Amino acid sequence: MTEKANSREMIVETASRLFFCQGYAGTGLNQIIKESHSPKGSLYYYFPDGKEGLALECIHHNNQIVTGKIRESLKSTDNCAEAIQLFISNLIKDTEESEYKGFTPFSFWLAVETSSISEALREACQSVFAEWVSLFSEALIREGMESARAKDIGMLIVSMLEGALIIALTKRDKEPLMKASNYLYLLIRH
Amino acid sequence: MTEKANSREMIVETASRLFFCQGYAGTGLNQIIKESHSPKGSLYYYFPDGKEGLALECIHHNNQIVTGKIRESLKSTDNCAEAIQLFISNLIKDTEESEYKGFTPFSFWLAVETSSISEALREACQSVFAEWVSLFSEALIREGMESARAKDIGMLIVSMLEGALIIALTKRDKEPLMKASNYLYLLIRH
DNA sequence: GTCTATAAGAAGATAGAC
DNA sequence: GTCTATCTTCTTATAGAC
Repeated sequence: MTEKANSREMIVETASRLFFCQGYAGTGLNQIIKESHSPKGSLYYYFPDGKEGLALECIHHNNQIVTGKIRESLKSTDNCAEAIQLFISNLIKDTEESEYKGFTPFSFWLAVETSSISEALREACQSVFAEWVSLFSEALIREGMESARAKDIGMLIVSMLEGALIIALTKRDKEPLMKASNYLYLLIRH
Repeated sequence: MTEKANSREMIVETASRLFFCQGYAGTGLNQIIKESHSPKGSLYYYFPDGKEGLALECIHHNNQIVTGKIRESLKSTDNCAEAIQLFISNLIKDTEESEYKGFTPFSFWLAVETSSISEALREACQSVFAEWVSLFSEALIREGMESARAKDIGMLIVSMLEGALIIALTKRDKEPLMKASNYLYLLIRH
């Protein structure tokens, strides 16, 4: 796993970092092959569909990371409100460690950007949001919340965090995420 | 006003639409001059700093529109909760009319994108968010809400709407904005 | 002030050697 | 499978005619 698929894996990891920091249009293939120390031939060998195919894989790769983090937080305690606070506190840690450069996996403004470029990318991003909402909603249902309300709150959690993250990255300040954490805690407990 | 500054005005309006739909990196100056029917010479005559200077003006221009809409909603009634519902219902109307293409002036994911490109653009975007938060907070304070809580809720309103808009544009569905509207109404009333 | 032609470089993509 | 050289197109920006 560390030796075999080195080239392909390096390309996906480097491309993911760059796409989620600089955006799809703002990231060139030349920069990806340069920073991943891979030749352009390899990129087109592994991703015959070029930039769009690579971006699809990066969106999927990023989603694996985020859903992993959400599941981990939800598993750590029976109390959903506390689990979500834990998730946000890890999100804040990631954001600070990236020095507010945008490579917090949950930061997904790329979804709107790519929606204006490619229908395939738009659909992939749509599924990602839907999965995040589901993970939160289902945890709330397991905790006994009524189904329709749980779905609403799942959507609110993702909306609130996505928006707070955008402002936090722009301000380079965790404050919007802290406030979102407090509000969501009260919303879920009541 | 309709004849004199035709060229400059057309450039700013066209560029704003394209920047906020396709992003900063995703919009070329060639596309702007083509769609605004202005020659490239005029663009560099009015904006000697090129793309960055033009984008700064577009951010400012867009902010004038958004703050105008926020103020208008807040003036229409003494009840803040109702005013915000009205603002969101207009936001939904704008979003639907743009066919979810992203040119809803409040959609501001460009803030994160440009933050990784230019410090000047990042600071401009930061001020825009701060002004939106202030407008809501100050209205809540005028209505009698305690100052610290009003500031928190102002930030929550902008975070929630920004995030809900991102998901709505990706899904091409107003549902996230509707849910945000309902919950913000309850949040502000209580 | 308005407009065109063009420079200089980077973009995505491809062909073909090894 | 890996790598390089190259094609076409598009980018930002400038020079200079009118």
